[in-house]
Amino acid sequence: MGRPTIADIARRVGVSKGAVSFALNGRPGVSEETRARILRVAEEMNWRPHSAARALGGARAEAAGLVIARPARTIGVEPFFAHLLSGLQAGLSAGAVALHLLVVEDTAAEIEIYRRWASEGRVDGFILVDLQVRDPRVEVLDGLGVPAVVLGGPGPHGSLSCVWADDRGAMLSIADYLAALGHTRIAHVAGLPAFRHTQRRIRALRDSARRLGLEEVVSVPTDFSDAQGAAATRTLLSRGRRPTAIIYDSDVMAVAGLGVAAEMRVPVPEEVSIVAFDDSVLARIVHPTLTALSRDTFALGRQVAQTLLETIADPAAPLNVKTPTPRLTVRESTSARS
Amino acid sequence: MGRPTIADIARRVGVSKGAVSFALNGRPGVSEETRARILRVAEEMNWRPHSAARALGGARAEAAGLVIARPARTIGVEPFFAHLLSGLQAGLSAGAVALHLLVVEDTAAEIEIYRRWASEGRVDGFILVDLQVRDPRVEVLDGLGVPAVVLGGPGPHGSLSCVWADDRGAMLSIADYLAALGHTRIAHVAGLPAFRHTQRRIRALRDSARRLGLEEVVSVPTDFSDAQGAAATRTLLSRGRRPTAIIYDSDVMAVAGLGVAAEMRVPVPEEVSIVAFDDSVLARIVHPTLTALSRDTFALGRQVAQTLLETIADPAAPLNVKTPTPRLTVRESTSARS
DNA sequence: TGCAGTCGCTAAACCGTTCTAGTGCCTGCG
DNA sequence: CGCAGGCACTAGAACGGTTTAGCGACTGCA
Repeated sequence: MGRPTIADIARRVGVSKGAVSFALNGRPGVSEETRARILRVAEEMNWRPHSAARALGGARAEAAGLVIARPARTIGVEPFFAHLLSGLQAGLSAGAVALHLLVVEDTAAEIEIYRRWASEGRVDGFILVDLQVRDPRVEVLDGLGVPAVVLGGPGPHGSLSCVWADDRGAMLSIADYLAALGHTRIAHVAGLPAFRHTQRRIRALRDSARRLGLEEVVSVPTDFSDAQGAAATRTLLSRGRRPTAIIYDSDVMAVAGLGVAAEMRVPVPEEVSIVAFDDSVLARIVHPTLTALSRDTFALGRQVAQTLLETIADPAAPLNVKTPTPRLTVRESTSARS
Repeated sequence: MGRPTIADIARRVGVSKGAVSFALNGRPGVSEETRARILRVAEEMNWRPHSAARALGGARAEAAGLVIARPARTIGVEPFFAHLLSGLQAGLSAGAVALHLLVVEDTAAEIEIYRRWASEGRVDGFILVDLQVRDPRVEVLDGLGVPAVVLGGPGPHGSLSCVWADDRGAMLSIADYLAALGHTRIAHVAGLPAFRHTQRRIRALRDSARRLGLEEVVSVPTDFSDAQGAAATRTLLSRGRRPTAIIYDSDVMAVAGLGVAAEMRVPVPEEVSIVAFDDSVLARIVHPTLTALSRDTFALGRQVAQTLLETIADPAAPLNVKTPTPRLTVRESTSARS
């Protein structure tokens, strides 16, 4: 005989399937004595619920869906993403919810997967990352009526919950700090311009320039890769009046930039200060160590997971959670302008 | 009305549920004309299969299970793991199979999840990583009779498939290279001694010492963290007769070691050569760039995924796949002994 | 005593699909 | 003509749970 079913238990205890179901799910309808007997037999037969059978009846899938439209290869490169994943795991584990993960080619495929998983009852909710300017996915998920959490800027995003960090405030604090050190020519090696947070950071820096009376600020878009980060740095440092400080939108790019500075014999931080918009082991293990914006990406992931669990529990009330504004961790790569 | 079911389609077309099922699954039993009619209506009603209902009938879950027993926080730190995950995704995507991922506290919890997911029909197979010396998980999965692929050393592992890299050969090649450069005192900052691959590497280095007549080799176990990598390096470089070359079991530790060398004013590679047992962006973006063993972890993950898909397709024939022995990519952190 | 309400349980429907055992019709062959 | 066999399809039973309607026995209250 294969795995035991509730029918087997029912037969053995001498009650009906219904009674067994009630007993195992801790709901009223059976006496405490019978319940105990059923539980003992279930334990004895090593019974476990069959998730598919449960799902058929409309129960939870006990899984959250995460679909990412990026080349699979880049995921490993980006510490941000790996940390986020860790945090998500930590948060979901608390509710014994698994993560159903799939990497696809493009947004169209991503949307198709949303439709499929939602209609198949494979997941209880979705996590949406890499929010773009005018993102079609928000509308689709909204229409699907499935719980979802958007990781991105301040809402509203239809009826979806969202978790966001104050990118703008963070960028302003970096600008303040650099200005206080006497820097007036600040460059910004930004990420993908299609992403909303990239736009917010660029705008915040531009606003700071006006507010602080900086001589020059410039944002260079990249694709977040170390290669483009290095290339952008090379261009910036080759200028006649080179910037005295560079802000990188990721730690990988910052480290790549550090490498370029060394290669071009531009001492850090004496000639150019470097700030990373993201902190990880990377920033701590290079020399000089990097001044970085310590977003706790792990905590962010955990928060997203938690928000999703809450949204699943009460889909009628979407949440809007702002995470603590990240703080600048000053290390060796920044100094007063000489 | 909720989502359309095959019963709805059947009613609309005027045939039985069985006929619809045959038509949608491309199997004989309906005329081409009827099949076309059914497909058209299904398309029109935007029908999608309900995975739970399918699974109930014993069909595939179209998902692979990966359970990891590590603190969730460490996963983001280890580029190896992130790359592996990318590769797995790439391989599984080819079969439109999702990855069901869960991070747990310890091996006991991990085994519990194997039992649960297997009996719930939640996944079609498992991927087993971090193989340990006398690993209890192999026996459990074997007993469960569920398809699984072990990522680890050469088998046999019961009736499970396995994919493995030639760690021994790789370590031998590193030793050969360093010996050819004139190094005779070689240190090895190893990983967790409980892992099989750690043991294999330690043994291979010791064997090399005998074979090549090296003066001294020493392996220092760590937990793979940058902190312990740095600490081990500090100890090694503080010795009276310090090693002239250090091999690190991961790139994170190698970079941490590089930092320690800089901090202690031990020039790399002039005074000490550094080799990382793993290659990633990290090795390329630090200064000096790191000589590293280029395991293509992404390809490894893809291979594991592919092997799992094959094992699921034919569970009776476990596979034993050896991946190409990794090659040493020589960069700036190694030189002839001065 | 009569009636309503609760308790503890049973029987059966239901979820959406797959699979099996027919059933009627047509065809080909001896 | 009689019959085997294939085709196209139907009816209905699984699959393993959840859920609902209902039923008899008991209790409480008027």
